Amino acid sequence: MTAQPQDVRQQILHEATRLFVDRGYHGLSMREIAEAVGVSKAGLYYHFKDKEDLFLAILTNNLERLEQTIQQARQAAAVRGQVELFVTEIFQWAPEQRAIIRLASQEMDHLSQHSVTEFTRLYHAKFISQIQAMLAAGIEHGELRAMDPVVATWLLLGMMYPYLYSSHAGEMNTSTEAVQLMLSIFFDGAAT
Amino acid sequence: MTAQPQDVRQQILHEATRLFVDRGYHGLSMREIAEAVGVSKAGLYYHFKDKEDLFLAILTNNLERLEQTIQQARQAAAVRGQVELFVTEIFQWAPEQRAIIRLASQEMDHLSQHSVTEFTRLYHAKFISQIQAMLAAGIEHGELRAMDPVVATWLLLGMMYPYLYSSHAGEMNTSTEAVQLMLSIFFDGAAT
DNA sequence: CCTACCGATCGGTAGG
DNA sequence: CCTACCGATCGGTAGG
Repeated sequence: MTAQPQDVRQQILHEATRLFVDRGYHGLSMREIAEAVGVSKAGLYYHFKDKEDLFLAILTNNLERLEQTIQQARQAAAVRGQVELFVTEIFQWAPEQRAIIRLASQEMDHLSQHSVTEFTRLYHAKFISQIQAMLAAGIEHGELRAMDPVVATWLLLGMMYPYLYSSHAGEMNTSTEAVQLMLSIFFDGAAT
Repeated sequence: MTAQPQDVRQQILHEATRLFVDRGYHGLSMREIAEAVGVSKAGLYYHFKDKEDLFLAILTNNLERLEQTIQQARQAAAVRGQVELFVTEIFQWAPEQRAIIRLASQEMDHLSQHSVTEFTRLYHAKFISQIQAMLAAGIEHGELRAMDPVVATWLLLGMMYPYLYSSHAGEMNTSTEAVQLMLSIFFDGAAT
């Protein structure tokens, strides 16, 4: 049985995701990706124009999954239910999938000017502005206090950040308790 | 007037800090640091054993400043005042100084096993466990609800994370309003 | 601290 | 002409 082209491309994306998450953009060579997949380095360049193209394909794949997750979450009635659905779903992703969310913002500066501009635009349209809209609607409906939805979005996403390191996956629990504490602090606060 | 050795070492630390923050550990070469400082590449190796030694010197410098900031903040009476002092002070640091806090956790995996173990130990002793103790005391005194202080610490630090990117410094305000919203969400919640 | 280099490895590409 | 690669090597640069 011969391996089909799509299998190889998917296999490259799968292995490279894991490796980029662990080592960062510049910490990983095309050579190492090729060895991990079991193809030649030239084989990678058949499927992807260059290293940046491969990296962006990983980010874009993740961004589309992220968008779908937000769309599903927004079907909940109240904003608290929407955020809870969103966070719960993200925390159920495999650690290396979750970590791509961090990787995107973390390694953005290491790409070419054009890629940064283009991806940042997509990233805001499909992800950041969706969260902002969720929170803004909550403010408008009186479910949340009057506040800057842009700042509130960064604070909410920031709370998820420590859980977006796959190397921390062992020492931190992303169990229901951690998610619930995050939600109860964001909505109700830590004070008595 | 000849440049003194200590000036050069300080100049290297200053320039390298800015460059590491912008480009990450593997995104920056010793050659580039040397050019930015105006010394030869070999000159860097006079002051620092290797690239990792230079990088760790930057992190360690920052860690000591961070410890002092926490010590000062803990002089406030209530835990809310302590956290407010701490966050306010950090947000007054120069963007590239603030960003080292992120750099430490972000690039930790790219160092040698021994360095990671040693620095992680220091990082927890001087920083993470201090914040944990602050929050644990707040829980014990009834100022904060009963909760896991370890998770609470990561959530608090996470809220600061989006403001630890020096490249975001332009698009985000670290003004009093942002700090106040962060504190009011952490202590009182975003809900009405 | 410099000039002059090294073994190896980098991202990327040639012809077949 | 196509696809899915390979072995070998390019010009430059990495840390030391």
